[in-house]
Amino acid sequence: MYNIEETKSEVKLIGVSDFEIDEILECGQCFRFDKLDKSHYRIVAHNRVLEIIQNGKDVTLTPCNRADFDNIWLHYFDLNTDYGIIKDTISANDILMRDAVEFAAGIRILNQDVWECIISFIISQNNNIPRIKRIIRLLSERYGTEIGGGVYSFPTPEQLAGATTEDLMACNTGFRARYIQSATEMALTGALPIDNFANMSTEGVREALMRVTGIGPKVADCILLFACRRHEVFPTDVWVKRVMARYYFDSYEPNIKEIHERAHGAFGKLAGYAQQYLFHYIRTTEKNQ
DNA sequence: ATCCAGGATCTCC
DNA sequence: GGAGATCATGGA
Repeated sequence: MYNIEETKSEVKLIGVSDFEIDEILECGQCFRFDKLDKSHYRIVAHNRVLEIIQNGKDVTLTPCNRADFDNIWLHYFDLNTDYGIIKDTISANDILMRDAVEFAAGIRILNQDVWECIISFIISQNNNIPRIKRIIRLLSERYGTEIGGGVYSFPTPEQLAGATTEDLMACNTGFRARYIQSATEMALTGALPIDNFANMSTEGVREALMRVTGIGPKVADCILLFACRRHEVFPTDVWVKRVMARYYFDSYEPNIKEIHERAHGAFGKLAGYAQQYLFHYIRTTEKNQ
């Protein structure tokens, strides 16, 4: 466990383990961050701007007071979870997972805002990460609230409600504009009961999410994993499909159902963590070929 | 230039 | 109900 040091405007975590800020942010689970320097990022999340600087096992959060750390960032970075045990469990008797976990041993699954995650992963479909980041920043600048230094919070459903299809297209959302409108309308009418997700079963939340036009099984699973703490779900995109087919299915193409059965058989309640190590491993090692 | 991007929907049969 | 085309946009 780490120690905490507080100053007027900073919180320092001394001796953090299983934590590499570059890997946490660049592994494809979130989109509102900017790299300022080596292991030095600016994050926008939960209506706050945070700079985070990592030096070995020491991590500085600024500006940050103890209350914000305890109430927000502790949970955002999932610091109460022991990733050493998770990595040992999922990589036992599994050569591929051992490689994936070793490749990026500092990944953590963030606990992101549900609404922002819904819109972000609607935007993510058939898109690339630099463009996803730009679209989300544009939406925030045009419809969010300034929270300091020219940085804008992610817009609430109420703030997005006034945006027409043309307005959203002007933020480069493309064919996803009407999907964003669908989610916004359902959030405002209560058809998408975000505030009640915590009391609902994983299947119940998935079904509710998939009633939104533009949310299918993969986007729903990303929201469940990255914002609803449902760490057993296994979002399966083209990369995960590829790596699972190659290593766990000998010479034939499995369908999504077979992949999920295999993942839950091998990783159980930890399937979501396994998915993130696998996704980052295959995508980064293969894309640069 | 053509393909591809953390997919989902629509349109056929 | 399942395969195939289509969807905006820009980076590679």
